[in-house]
Amino acid sequence: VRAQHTLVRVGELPATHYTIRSGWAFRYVTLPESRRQILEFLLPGDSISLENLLCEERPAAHAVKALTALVLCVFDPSEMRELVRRPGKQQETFCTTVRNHLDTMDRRLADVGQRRASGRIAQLLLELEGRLRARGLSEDGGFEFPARQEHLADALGLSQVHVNRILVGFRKDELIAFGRGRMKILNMQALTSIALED
Amino acid sequence: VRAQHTLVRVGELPATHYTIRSGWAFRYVTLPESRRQILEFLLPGDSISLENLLCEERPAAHAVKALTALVLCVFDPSEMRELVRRPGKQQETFCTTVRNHLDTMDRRLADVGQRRASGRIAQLLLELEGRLRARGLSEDGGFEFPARQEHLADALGLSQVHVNRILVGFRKDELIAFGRGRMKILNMQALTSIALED
DNA sequence: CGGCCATTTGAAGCATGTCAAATATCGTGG
DNA sequence: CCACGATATTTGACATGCTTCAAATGGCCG
Repeated sequence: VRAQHTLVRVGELPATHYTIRSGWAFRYVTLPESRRQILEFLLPGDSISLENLLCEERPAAHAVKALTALVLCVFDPSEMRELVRRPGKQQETFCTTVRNHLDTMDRRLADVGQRRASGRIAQLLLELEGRLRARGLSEDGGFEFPARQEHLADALGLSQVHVNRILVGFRKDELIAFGRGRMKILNMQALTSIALED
Repeated sequence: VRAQHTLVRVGELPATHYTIRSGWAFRYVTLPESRRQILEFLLPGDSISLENLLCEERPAAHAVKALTALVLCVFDPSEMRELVRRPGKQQETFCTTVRNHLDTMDRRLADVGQRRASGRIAQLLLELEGRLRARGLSEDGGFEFPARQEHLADALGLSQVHVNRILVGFRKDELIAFGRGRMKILNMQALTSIALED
């Protein structure tokens, strides 16, 4: 599918189950005043709407939109649901994935609730780098980065302008380099310590 | 168990599975600088550490502490896990509960990320009232409220002082009444509109 | 080359945080 | 039942991190 395409809408019943083969997407909700919270970035290897495997016929509480052009793997949701209902390796994997997701969401809430802007941004960059590295998509701290600063802002509960100031600050301090759709972490250690302290 | 007792510690392997019969507890994580994020208030009828049913032998990423004295129901986690592994009514219920939890955590993240203080507080009060009412623990908008302002602050990513100012403001506007371990919502409609707009 | 969109920078305002002290409430022992 | 100390709430003054608005710069594509 093409960039900007909406894959899931709020209130919609799920018809298909996807996995991302290439490209980035994001899961989000919109609030009054057209504010938007990005709940999660979806990277190659991630499932879109895992939660639909948990219960059938339940409308989505969030939306999912393609950030870039995507190549997807398509699955039949009722078949998948079957697989996950019965004991076995697939079920184990599924449960572990859901558990990971729960832990991740907890961490995210703690970040947004407790850390200052620089800590949140550092944390998010490190998380993305880690997830991409695990899939062979980051080399030496550098990776494709199709998200705009606006997306980081919406994910972290900050304004785009402020995200920019912090990113420029990181760049001046030679913690990261970015531009032209790429991001590179230059000083992982320093960035980690910012992510932890703030 | 007594108030303030810690039921689950970070990194600990789960030995038991509990449900709350009476009292309040809360799930939280601590960050450097001794900041604390409360992830969730646990009320009568809630399970403590549902996620342990998902996968075995996985250390907790969060802690759980009793806010008041608690009466608990104790279950054998491996038996429960069995129940949840096989298709059936129990599994359905479990999956629905997990799904609810996922949706709730998404909503929480959106609240903390996007709403201002008054909106977050209104939202939390309404959520708690709704959950308590569903269990017959709220009458006419009034209910036992053992949480201190400090707990609200830690749940919402605000300072205790600021939470107090907003609460006092709500009281002046006759939206709520509180004190002596009780809370009462006087003007549900106005509070809802604050919760939505901000 | 020109237009569009994203990034960058500046200036000013405001929501929220921090520090500190006063007041109210609660639990406990005399 | 009262008095006391400890803990929670309330209030004030001030500091600051972040937002908002606005405009300039830069990159990309037709």
